[in-house]
Amino acid sequence: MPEAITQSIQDYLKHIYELNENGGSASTNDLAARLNIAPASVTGMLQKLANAKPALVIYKKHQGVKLTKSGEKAALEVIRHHRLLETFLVNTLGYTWDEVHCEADKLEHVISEDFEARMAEALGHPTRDPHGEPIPTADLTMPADSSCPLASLRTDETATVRKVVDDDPALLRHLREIGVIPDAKITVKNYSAFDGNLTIKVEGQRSNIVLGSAITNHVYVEK
Amino acid sequence: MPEAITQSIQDYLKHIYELNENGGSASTNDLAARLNIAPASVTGMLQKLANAKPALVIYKKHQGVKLTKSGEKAALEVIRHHRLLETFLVNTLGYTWDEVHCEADKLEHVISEDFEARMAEALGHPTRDPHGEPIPTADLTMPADSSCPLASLRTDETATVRKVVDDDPALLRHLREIGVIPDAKITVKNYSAFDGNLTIKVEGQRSNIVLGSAITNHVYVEK
DNA sequence: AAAATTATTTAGGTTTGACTAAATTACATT
DNA sequence: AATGTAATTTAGTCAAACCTAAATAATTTT
Repeated sequence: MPEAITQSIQDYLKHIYELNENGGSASTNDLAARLNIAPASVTGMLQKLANAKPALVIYKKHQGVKLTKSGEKAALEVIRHHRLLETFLVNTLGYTWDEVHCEADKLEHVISEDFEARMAEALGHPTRDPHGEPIPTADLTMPADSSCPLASLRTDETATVRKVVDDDPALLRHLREIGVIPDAKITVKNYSAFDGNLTIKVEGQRSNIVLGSAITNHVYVEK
Repeated sequence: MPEAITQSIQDYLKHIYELNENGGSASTNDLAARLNIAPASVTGMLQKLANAKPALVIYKKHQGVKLTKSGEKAALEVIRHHRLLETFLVNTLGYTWDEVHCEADKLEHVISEDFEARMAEALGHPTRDPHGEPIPTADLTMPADSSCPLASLRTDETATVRKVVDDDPALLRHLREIGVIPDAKITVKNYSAFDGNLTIKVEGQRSNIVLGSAITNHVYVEK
């Protein structure tokens, strides 16, 4: 029988998925940092996941891990839960986009498939969460997302904000204040080669804004 | 520092509270049965809860347990979560009253105080859950409930259904079908001393209904 | 290529909350 | 009062998922 996918395992799989997205395989250390767990503990868990009845990851010593098909499905399930929950909390209980992350992180492991389906229905089957992240479909496919970091734009380029990839509530509140939220239209007024700062104009906002790369690397746009 | 109140502990406290309600102290065996845990395991946990920094229960060998003030507060917190969640699931996601129990049992341990407050607000601070059970107030007081078992009524008595104390989905669906739900007005048409059956008329329903004591002991009414 | 640094793994240990089997206590009956 | 039964507790295990410290492997620097 397939072994139980515990809450911890769900967390591992979710983070492995995200690390796999940008680049190749997830390293023990990266995972440990993200999960706030000692590297040694991660090694132990990865060995377990690799030896599970339907293997959830492919793991070779010192070379990091990648998800198997089974592992990816399980990861997408958790991510779908998380993103639907964030959307639900904002739409139904008046949360703001900077407040939803922690709550969704706990609920994602606990809700039933029925709950998931009812949320999706009630929300009209949304395709993006409040941060603009794509929501995996009910059959566990991750929608394509062709956005690129705002940091990669140059003077005079115009784009639409797609998503903000950061959970820091303070940053999210700040971005909301200056109007940098999904679907906002922006134009790059200036690029500074020295510090990577971008000066942008957000459609509908009065003044220009200067953003450092710490921010522009976490805001994704589509030209 | 006060010790962490884990999910298991929350479950113990909740069930001790419920066993304390009808009568005195909860026995090891009753608890074991309710929690689906071996009696020996319950003994171990009770010793732990009794020795916790702020003791959560008062426990004497072979004499069952009762909650301390701290334990009761913790129990009411969980019960408030549970009942608000049931109400929320019915009102917001279209669950029926027979479908909410399992989901609420998982969510109750996981939601934040913020989530609790937002639910209460969104629902207009309800005082009873979909089964008619009173919802502990935000300051953790259990509202008085003077209802008595339907089984205690006799011929010609009239009453209003207050609550149904049973989680069996099949029974709940049946009761809903015959109109025995909170606030329904009923009249006892006949009482059979032999089997304890009650024949009742539900206001607004066509025909009389005969209910055995397995049911009438779980339906509470107010005269 | 050797040495130094960093990343990863091994080994052994802890905590939580369950379990079973055996022992004990309490209760009920004769 | 003695015995049998039921309830409870003790004692010893187990699994999951974490930890620290020490060992090893990989990578980078000199």
